Amino acid sequence: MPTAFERHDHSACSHAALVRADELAAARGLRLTPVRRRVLEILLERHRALGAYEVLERLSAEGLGKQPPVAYRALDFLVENGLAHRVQRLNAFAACQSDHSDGHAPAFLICRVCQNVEEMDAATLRSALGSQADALGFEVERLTIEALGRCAGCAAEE
Amino acid sequence: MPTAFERHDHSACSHAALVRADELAAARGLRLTPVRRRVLEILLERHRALGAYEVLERLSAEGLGKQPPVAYRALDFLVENGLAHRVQRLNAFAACQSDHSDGHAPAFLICRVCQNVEEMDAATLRSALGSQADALGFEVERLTIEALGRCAGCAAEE
DNA sequence: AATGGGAATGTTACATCATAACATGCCGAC
DNA sequence: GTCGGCATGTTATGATGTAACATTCCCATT
Repeated sequence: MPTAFERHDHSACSHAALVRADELAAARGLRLTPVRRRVLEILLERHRALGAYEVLERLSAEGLGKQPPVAYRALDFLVENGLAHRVQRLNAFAACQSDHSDGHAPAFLICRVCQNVEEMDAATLRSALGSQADALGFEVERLTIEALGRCAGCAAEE
Repeated sequence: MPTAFERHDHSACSHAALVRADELAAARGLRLTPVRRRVLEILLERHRALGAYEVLERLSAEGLGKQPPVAYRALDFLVENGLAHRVQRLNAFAACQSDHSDGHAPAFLICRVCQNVEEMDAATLRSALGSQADALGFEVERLTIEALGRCAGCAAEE
């Protein structure tokens, strides 16, 4: 799979993610309603993270809802079900682009130039941090790992 | 040094951090003005992270400023100079409690019960993530690692 | 087909977090 | 003593996020 930073056939990413979403919904009996599905599609259009209000603008333009809770509820649904992630550093949301079947614990690479966000597997990091925390008696429930920097393409251009 | 989660003589933490701050200011010619120093003291009172507006309330009560920019400016100053950290997950700020002399890259352990925040060394994690990112051509500039969970003390009580 | 219950959505109103922009004051270098 | 740079004061607004309650939709049961 190409990274978010490379030129690639993005419709393939997007399509694959939607298929996974439909499968997940079927498997777990989730209701992937029109608003929720549309929000996922919007997030999938690019590898950028979108703010809730950016998503809302899009929804609003399409007559799917005008108030913040509409966007936040759909986004929360997607995040809870692993179909999207919240990027803390940006107060924004990105579609999940990994093809995990189980729960996964990604680290995010955020390019400060092109703003694309890449998901990287962080299983190793997670377990390393977990044991370090263990030693202090701390039980990790949720882990956020976000790197801000510059991707190869943007570095080449500068 | 005790962790943030243990009972300890906190005045020692606080005092040590202030001494380090004064030394740093002297060494780098920084201006640790009354507002800035007071904000640092306020953050140092506990191991909790404080929101900018919580800090502002305190400042305001002491006649040191009533408007948000006062708090944000002081906090930004402290963060830029490594005397405090921003905790993304909480939109809040915590005094730096490590005795680093150089720049350091901490990971944060945030107890969702008592809300204390502990700084853990993340040099190893950072370099592991760095090489994983390198392989993708990504150059990491800033890294955020935050674990939300439960500390030993709070786990024992529940 | 009626109906009742749970989930999703619509809507209002507000809470919380953050910054732009410009005015004023402080202080040391010259 | 005045000029320049930094810190602070102040106004106003922008950006992000949520509580609370009304309404609608859908489907399982009757």
